[in-house]
Amino acid sequence: MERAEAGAAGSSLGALGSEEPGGLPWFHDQVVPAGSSSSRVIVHVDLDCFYAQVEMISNPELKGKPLGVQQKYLVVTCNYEARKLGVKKLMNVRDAKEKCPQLVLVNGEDLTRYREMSYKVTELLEEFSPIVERLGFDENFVDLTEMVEKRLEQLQSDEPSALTVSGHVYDNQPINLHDILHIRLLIGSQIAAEMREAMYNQLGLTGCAGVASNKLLAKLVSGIFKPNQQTLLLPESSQDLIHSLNHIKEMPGIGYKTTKRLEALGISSVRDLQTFSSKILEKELGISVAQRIQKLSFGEDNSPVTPSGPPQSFSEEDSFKCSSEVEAKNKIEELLASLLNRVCQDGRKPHTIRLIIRRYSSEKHYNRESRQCPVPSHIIQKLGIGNYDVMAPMVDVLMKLFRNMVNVKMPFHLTLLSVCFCNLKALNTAKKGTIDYYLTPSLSTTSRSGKHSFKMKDTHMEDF
DNA sequence: TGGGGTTAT
DNA sequence: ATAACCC
Repeated sequence: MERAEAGAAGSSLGALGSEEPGGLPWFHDQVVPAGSSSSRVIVHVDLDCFYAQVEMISNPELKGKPLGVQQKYLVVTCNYEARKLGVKKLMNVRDAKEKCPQLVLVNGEDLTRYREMSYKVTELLEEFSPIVERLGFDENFVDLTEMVEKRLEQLQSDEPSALTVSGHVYDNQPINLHDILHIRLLIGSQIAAEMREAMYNQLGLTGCAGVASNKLLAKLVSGIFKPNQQTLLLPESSQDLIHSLNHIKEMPGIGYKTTKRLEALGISSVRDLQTFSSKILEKELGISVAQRIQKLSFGEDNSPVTPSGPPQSFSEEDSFKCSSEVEAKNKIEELLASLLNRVCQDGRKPHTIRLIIRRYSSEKHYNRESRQCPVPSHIIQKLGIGNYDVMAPMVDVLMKLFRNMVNVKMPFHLTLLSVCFCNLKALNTAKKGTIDYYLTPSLSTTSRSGKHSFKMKDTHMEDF
């Protein structure tokens, strides 16, 4: 679909700067094809080795030295000095020290400062356009389509320097100033440069950006020139970009499991996936996944940039060995104390609490179990300021969830505990008799009778 | 592999 | 509640 649009839109009109009687630039009468949710301008912003950058801002003496950020026995990320010396992301601390004895390590298990800086970046980007989607702590997508349109309308045709691309163009492809899609992406590259400037001037952070017509392509192209540079993808190069991937596992949206299933079907390259029978793929993976990933293989991605807004959940986890109920309780108290501070600062109230464990087992790649229940309403009320009154009852609730998952009368061995607050709701101003009251599931009686049946799957602590 | 996040089923 | 995806 997007390929068709690209082909249909490339028109050749008069020379740049030729004006119509009204004095408007030539492209002012160019319209995006009818019925179009089409031809967007998307930027993907990707901070350089984010945790390491935050650490170097916290302690400037670290600048210029090879720096790694450590969580448990892993170097989860490192600055470019360290990368030059052979340190890789998620490298074992021993291997990293062996490769690079001068490596300076800082502990990065407490994500507080990273999280705070991450939201500062998102908020800065939201000043450009409110349509910002977070991906992890260090990446954001922004839909620039509207902003680009506004700049095009205000563009005067006698501004010769106004139409200069900022940063790299993928494959060095020439820009056609008579192609409205090229012009729009070019304006997007200028906005991307302004974003990166603002991030550096206001927050001291560097990063990459990719500008393209959808999220997939913007993300792929942002990584082409790597630290602190940006790249624009023209529609004519999209096939080259996706075929530059060496394996389908490099395609965002195709994860570990899907890669294994595709490999079992003999699919390993992007072209394998493009040319594979759609019918068979749908039968193997289900229609939803099959259609989505096969479109991805053509560089097509119609998923919108979905504004992230405030977080949907808060969680704190720690990997450690745990084989007794007392150890578990101590860790749960620790995790909960941090969470209560965070939830207090957020202002909203969590209506659901969840406990997650990982059991020791020689392998089994992903094994986590969880139990959740509603936060008792008397505790919700107290959340916000008198925070330590809520500690004890919350720990009680969590320990009941714990014993529901783990038979404490039998030996057990856990390797992780995590506590999560979710189902966050704005302060409850709903009053009895108002519309709000009946639309608030926790208040309205109908919510307990089946319409919100998912709630019935929660473990109700009152039942114990 | 850590310490987080999201959406879909 | 789990499974998949992302960093």
